[in-house]
Amino acid sequence: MTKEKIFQAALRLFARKGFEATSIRDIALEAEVTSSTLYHYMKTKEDLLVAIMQEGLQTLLGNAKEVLAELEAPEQQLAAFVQLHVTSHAIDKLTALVVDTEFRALTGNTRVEIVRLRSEYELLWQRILTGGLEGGVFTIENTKLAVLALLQMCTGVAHWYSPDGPNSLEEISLNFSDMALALVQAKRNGKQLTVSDLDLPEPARFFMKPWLGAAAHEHS
Amino acid sequence: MTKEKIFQAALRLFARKGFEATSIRDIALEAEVTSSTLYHYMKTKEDLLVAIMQEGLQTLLGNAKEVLAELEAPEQQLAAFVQLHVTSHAIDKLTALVVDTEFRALTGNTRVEIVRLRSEYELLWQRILTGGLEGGVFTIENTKLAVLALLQMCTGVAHWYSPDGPNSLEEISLNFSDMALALVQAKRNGKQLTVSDLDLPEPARFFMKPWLGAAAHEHS
DNA sequence: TCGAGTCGATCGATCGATCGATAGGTTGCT
DNA sequence: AGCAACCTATCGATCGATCGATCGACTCGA
Repeated sequence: MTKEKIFQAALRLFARKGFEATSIRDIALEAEVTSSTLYHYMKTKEDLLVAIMQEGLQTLLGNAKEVLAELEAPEQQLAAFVQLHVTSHAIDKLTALVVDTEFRALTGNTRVEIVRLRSEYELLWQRILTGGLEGGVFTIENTKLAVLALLQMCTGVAHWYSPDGPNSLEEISLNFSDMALALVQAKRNGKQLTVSDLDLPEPARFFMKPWLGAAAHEHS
Repeated sequence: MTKEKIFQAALRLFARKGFEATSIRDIALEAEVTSSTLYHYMKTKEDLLVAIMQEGLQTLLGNAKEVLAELEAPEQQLAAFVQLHVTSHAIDKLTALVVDTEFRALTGNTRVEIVRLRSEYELLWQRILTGGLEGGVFTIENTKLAVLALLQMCTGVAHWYSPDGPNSLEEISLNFSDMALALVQAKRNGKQLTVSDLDLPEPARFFMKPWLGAAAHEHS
């Protein structure tokens, strides 16, 4: 379908060159249509960006909420959140990059809407850390700063992950979970917890719904 | 001086709107000169970007090397690196943002040069972690992944830090050092180390050389 | 008098967006 | 069945605006 082709083309180009550096004609060429045809499916170039970002954030948020519904222990929730975030950002690298780097290009109400989605997601992390802190499982001086640190560290995966790299996604995902548990000093009986102590349902990204760019990943 | 005014204007606009979204005329307007005058001081728009990125990375790299020359213990080096990186990225937020987000806009040889600087900096972190691992002070499964995680987590500060925020730069810097030490599970006599155990020379950012945007920070 | 600094005017290229035209498919009326 | 009306998808041509960059001319202190 033409519409999907246009969205995928825009996604690739926005991720590779950035929103501002990508012209309408670039997208049209990549999607194999004329630039006029684009305007049959969208109103403005920014609409394409908004659609990509909303799709990405809403999927992530939805999956995150499912994780919270399935797991109760804060250390389990944290590990699963890290795995979800890391896995999403690796599998759907393109969407993740656009969401994380092209926020600037948004204007008006959509900007507000995207901020709202991101804040809602951050709040879930905040609650996990607060839960672990109150339960005495985590040791954190400042939950707000810890959330920012954890999110940033997991988000970064989208910038360097490659399926051809030295580490498999499985390894990276587990490794990042362990680093996150270490960062918040997750302990049980005075002993540092690792992800293998948590017997998470196999594997945590079981929860992941299909995801805009995931399809592109399979087909490429 | 006009040249400095132009660079500061470009820095502000690149950081706020991004390189591609910033026009020559935008910079000229912000610097209070005509667009023709810009070309008396530079050859292309990209030259401005390159100058900003080189200045930023070289300063950071220079300061990092001084830290390594002054401190020997890996746990001290790590804490000082985190403080240096966090403090730089907070004080000179604009340069840090440009360095971290506008790499895409570079072309040709300059791109290679910037990659080289960044790799050199990453290598210093890598060596610190390897040192701490061999000394039995750190517990890390994968140093490469840990470096990426730590760097990303510290770099993120530039995206949200504000001098008017709830946490002082001092607090943030110390807090991030502690989180980094926790992430690598830095221990002495089986006890988790915090930055206050390390008696670092007061304060670690003493090592910081003046820095392009730092001047702008003072004057604003 | 000469070079550094600045300007207004302007270049060709490209930008995001719109236009009217057209081909093909579907619907609805007779 | 036949035909008119409408709809969707696409196109080439083109709009005014803006892009990065260049040019020659002017100013003014050394």
